[in-house]
Amino acid sequence: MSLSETETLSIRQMCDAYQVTARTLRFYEAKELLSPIRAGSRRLYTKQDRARLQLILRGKRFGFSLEDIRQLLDMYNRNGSNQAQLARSFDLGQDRLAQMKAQRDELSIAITELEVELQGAGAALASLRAAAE
Amino acid sequence: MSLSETETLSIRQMCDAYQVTARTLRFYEAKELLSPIRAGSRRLYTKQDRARLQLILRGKRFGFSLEDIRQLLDMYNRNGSNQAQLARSFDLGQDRLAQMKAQRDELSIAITELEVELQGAGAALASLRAAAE
DNA sequence: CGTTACATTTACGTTAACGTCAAGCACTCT
DNA sequence: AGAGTGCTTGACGTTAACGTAAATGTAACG
Repeated sequence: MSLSETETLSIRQMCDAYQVTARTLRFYEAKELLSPIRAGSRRLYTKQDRARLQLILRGKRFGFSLEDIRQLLDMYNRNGSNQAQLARSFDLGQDRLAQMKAQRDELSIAITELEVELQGAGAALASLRAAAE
Repeated sequence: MSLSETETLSIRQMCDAYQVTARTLRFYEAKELLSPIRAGSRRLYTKQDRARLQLILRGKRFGFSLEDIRQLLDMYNRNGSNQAQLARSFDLGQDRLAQMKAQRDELSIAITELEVELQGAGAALASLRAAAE
């Protein structure tokens, strides 16, 4: 049961489809990350809105702030964005990528250190327990 | 000009040495992450305090919350000579380690995805620039 | 002794990304 | 008509990790 090209979703359907709350969707709209159409007063999310939301959620997984994401969306949306804007977004991505790599490397080091630490603690525990017999 | 074993630092010296504000150091103390000795009312940071601060800052770089760090510090400080305490710290460390590995893996995935994305954007930029001649 | 330069505690302010009511339309079913 | 459900817009609450300001203390300098 996949979503058709033309089908539009209610806010609740969006919540179910993307595991976000209605508050979140309205919040993103207030922040101008989304702009669903209206049927009377109700929001209707088109295919484009769904694509944007997916990009937003992916951006969040990358650790971008919503403000960063708003700017990055211009990168995906290369319609109507001038070259300077696009270049800036590209740089933003490069910076973030470098940060992520650095963080990953530090994390790897920390993992190793913690493993060593735990090895020691584990051995200490084992000998304590052995002595307790 | 390195710091000797016995030398103790004022709060201002700590700020300069570790690039943190005095507010931060007092905040960490309030959160029981640090406990400098006093000379009258003034704080004096010993070598141990400096070691703890380094661990705190490293933890932060890894993206841990101060509360997480407080618990991790107890593990590095395996002074809790009683077995139950030690075992609890050990388990805590194991959990943390698992979290860190999961985080590292997610980060690796995100890095790859972002790299792909940037490759596309970079190519788009290049062709825009080529067309601009 | 006064001033300058830091130090202290206390307490309210800030930002991000939502959560959590509250009050009120608009339908639909009965 | 009444009840129920879902949606709407406010608007205040929350958490983390400090920032910032006010009022006060204290040590050294000249």
